[in-house]
Amino acid sequence: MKTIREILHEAVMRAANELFQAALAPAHIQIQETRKEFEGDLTLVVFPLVKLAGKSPEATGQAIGEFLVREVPELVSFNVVKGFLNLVVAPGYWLRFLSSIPAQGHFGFREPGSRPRVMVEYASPNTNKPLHLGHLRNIFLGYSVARLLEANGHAVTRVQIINDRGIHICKSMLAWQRSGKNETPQSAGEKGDKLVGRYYVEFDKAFKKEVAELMAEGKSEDDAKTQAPLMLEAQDMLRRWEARDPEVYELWQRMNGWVYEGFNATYASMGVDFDKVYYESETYLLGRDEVMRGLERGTFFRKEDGSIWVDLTAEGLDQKVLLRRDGTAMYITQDIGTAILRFRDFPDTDYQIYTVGNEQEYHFKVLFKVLARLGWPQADRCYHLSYGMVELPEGKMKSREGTVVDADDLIAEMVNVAREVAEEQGKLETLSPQEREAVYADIGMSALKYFLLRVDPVKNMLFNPRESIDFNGHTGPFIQYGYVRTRAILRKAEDAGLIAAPPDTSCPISDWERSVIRRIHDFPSVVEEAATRYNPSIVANYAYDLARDFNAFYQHCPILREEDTGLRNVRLNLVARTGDVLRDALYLLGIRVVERM
RNA sequence: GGGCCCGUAGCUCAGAGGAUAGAGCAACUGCCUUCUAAGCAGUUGGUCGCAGGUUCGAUUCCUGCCGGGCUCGCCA
Repeated sequence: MKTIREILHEAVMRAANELFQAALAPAHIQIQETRKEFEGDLTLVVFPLVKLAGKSPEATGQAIGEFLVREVPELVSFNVVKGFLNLVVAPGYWLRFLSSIPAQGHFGFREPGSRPRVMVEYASPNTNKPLHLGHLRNIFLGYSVARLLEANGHAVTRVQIINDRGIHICKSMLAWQRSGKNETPQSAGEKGDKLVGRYYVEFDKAFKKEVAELMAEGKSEDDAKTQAPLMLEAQDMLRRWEARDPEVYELWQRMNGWVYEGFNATYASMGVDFDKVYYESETYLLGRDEVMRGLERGTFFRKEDGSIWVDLTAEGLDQKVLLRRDGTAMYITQDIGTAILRFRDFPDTDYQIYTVGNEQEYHFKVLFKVLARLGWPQADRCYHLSYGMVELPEGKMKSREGTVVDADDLIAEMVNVAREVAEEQGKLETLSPQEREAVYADIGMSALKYFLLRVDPVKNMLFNPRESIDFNGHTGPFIQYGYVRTRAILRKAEDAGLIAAPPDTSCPISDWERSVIRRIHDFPSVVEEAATRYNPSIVANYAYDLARDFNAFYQHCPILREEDTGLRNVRLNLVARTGDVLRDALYLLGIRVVERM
């Protein structure tokens, strides 16, 4: 079924042709929603057409309005206010549209796999730090974008990259060796990622103490940091790791294993997953080989000290190191290797999307240019999906100052609030304790996900612990509540034997029904826009608008109690389709709906 | 200093060339013996950072300032 906008667009072209003998460019035709203080559904802005028409805005609007109402059966009337032509769409059109939505499947989603494969990377954790609030924004964003791309017809590969090698990992290992007394997550009763993270912090404390002592002996800060015995030991451990020293390597595997168990538990509670996990320990050598190949071909150059560089000054960037003077790999080296490994693993990938914070924008500019210099045609189909930081009322999160908001703690807190609110209301008594817990978890997660996804990704955002766990107003639970209402009504309708037949398209409807149907009508274009702009906040805000329109309708229009069978039938259809769209919109945000709350 | 991004109501955020700039929170009013009140209806609250420019029309585009963030490490 054609959308009303498509129908109008076409008709306005014809109108201009017949009335003014003018051919319109798409930019001439501006159709927007009618503001609620005027009568109408859609409004044509006539100013761009005034010159072509050679008439005043009012006369132009009048002429086009008469033409449209005469020629377009979907329109019933029009009015012109200043340069705005307000058009009233026939209720029958909205009802035909409503009945055209299939009860099965996903309205507004494209055929799966009808578009090329896209790889989406999100969650690039280090194994020495537990996941925190910043990771939550990253992961929810990437996961939602992956679902949006699927809904828009793409095949999607979800990947995670784990930074499991480097000096920082050695620090945790070293601290554990020195004071861990063979402690394990089991013996300590602690999640593995938390345990390893604790030793990382411990190293940092001991290291700072050493630095302070050395400085007290008169050394400069820089000297103290490079000469501190703990640092030298950590560096030695990294060298032994690279040489595959069995003792070091085994400990590394063991401790990383603990971390992965911890991460996986967090991912499970977040309701996210991955198709493939990449480890930097498996890609840094490939990256190093690739840099050496570039050196041989003269793409890169070597400085006197032995380090290898790329000169990007011609592209407005700087000279960048790609390999240290001692030949070891750095961050960008392993990123080069990871990218190439992915090109090889998934040769059918059209686009590769890196979900990484905006503090790494420069890094990715460099990375993509280096890949291009190396001759990889996929380089210009790599995209850095950059997002802003999550700030706290006190400012930036700083692990050293203990202001990091831990992901597990936050999730637990959101679920607790959900439990408290629900128990206070006592609406879930018919459910078993297990079912109730599942509802609390889904509601708590919906609050958290919605909070982080409703903001435009490019913007920094504020996380205020007090206000952010509100479950009223513009929140995930509000939208869940709208969905739950649709489910409750449909359950009761079924119990009462009121099976909805297709709506009678001649049934008169009020503004309450009309605004909900109009909103549903917008859903496909919202999905497409959100997918092409990699922006879940568009869907998040849409879902809120739909839930709000539905609540207003719900409050003002009886459904099961409506005695007119035809109207009740229309309303039941409307309830069912609203529920479907709310469910699908939340799905695109990675949010699971609940049936009761 | 160079580069990128952000400045909209007391707070958190929508709006991306069009009409009198919108929500939520906070504050204040009403509405549950009636399909779930995590809701609905309403009141209060704005120099869209500042100054120019383009345009019939600018919060939206351009330029310059001001304020904030990030970045320009042989850290990751």
